[in-house]
Amino acid sequence: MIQQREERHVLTEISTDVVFFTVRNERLCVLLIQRDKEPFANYWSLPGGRIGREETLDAAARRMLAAKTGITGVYLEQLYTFGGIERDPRGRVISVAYYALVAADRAPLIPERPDIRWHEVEALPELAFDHAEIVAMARRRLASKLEYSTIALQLMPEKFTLSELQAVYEQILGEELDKRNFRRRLQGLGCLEPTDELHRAGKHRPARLYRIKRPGRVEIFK
Amino acid sequence: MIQQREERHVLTEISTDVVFFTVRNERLCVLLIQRDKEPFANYWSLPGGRIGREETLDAAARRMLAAKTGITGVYLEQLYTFGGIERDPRGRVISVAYYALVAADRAPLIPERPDIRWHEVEALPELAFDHAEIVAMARRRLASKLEYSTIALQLMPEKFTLSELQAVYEQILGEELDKRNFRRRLQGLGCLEPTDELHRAGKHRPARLYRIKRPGRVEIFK
DNA sequence: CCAAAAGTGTTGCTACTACACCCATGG
DNA sequence: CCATGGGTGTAGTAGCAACACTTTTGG
Repeated sequence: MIQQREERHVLTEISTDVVFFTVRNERLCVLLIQRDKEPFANYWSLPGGRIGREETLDAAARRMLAAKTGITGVYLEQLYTFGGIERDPRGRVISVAYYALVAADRAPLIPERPDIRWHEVEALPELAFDHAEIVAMARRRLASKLEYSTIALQLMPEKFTLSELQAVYEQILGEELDKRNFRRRLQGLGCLEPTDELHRAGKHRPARLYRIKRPGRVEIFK
Repeated sequence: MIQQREERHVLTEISTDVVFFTVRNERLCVLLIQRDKEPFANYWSLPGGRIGREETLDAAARRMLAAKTGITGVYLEQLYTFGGIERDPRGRVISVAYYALVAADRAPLIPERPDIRWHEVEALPELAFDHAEIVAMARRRLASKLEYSTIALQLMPEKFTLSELQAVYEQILGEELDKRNFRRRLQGLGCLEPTDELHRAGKHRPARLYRIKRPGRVEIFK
């Protein structure tokens, strides 16, 4: 059985791959896993694998994340299904791709697993299979969702400053934003709640910390 | 082999289902096929079927349409992949759903096939499997794409009046639009070209016919 | 007192909404 | 000449972009 999966297989297989985003020190990052087997040995790849016989697609995607990182309960959304005939040299594999978001404070490096790492999306290594294409599509989707939803809040820790949030937006959009316009817009959405805490971070005025009013909820507008 | 597919199968199968839209006499319609076998015998269903071993997903979806209607070269886009565990009572079937658009003048009824018919989306019969859910999602996607793309032009014949186009928008959005605002917006997109022909349709002023400047091209804006 | 980031308002422009009348034709 | 749908402009508004200075703190 194992033998058969290493060989070129005859049936069409179905798997899932997940683009797992976080923001680490103000950089958008993706979780990658270094392969230790052919094909693409030593290449980095997305977490993924076969979908179980009695498992929904979402559940499979979550299982991939939990298996590699232990992280659960994240925001997860189906991205696209990739069905290129030659995307896996072992045979036909159709992959239902997802993307997921997790707050930086829940996304530690795992020191004992140097083969599982967060990589800055601006400096990705060469990826296995068609995973570069999958990451590119996930980035576009995420960027376009910023415009009409509160999805970016899923990348924030429990408490954060507006400047930190702005940095996340800028990182995803790849452009700088005007501070006053940004703050007006975000505060106007009614999704943020100021706490009475301040964040002191250096020799300058401390920043107010905000909290998400309805954590876990992504609001769509317009 | 055929026997095996009629029985409850063990492996996960992968198929595609296509929501094929057109507009017939000012109503948004979907192509449905009446099943003649269990499960869901006599229910209406979407055109669909298994994906070939050496066939891309898009190609499979196009093949389904061509097989049932002979129509080719239509606008086609992947919608979502449905993987509910119990969506097919025969066993696990994951379906990559697509939607497609065709102009009314290319979408005739096939009189000798009463089991293949265009149905108004506002008056659908009960559908097999989870096909009602798939149609609902396709409608939402189509409606939201109207706002920021020229996708609706894919439903128009070669030449059409602005009033006909407006009727298509209203049908998809499910609301009435202001004539002057609509015309200003559409003409401002630069995708339409007035012809020098007029359409005479009754005892009133004839309407100018327009043509799509770049047929087959769907422009995204904003 | 200096450096550094936090915080705050106004103005112009653009894009959308709402709205009513004349035009060309067929019968 | 009447009924029918085709065709046109304007005024108000709301939301977005551009833009610079004051505040608070740590060193």
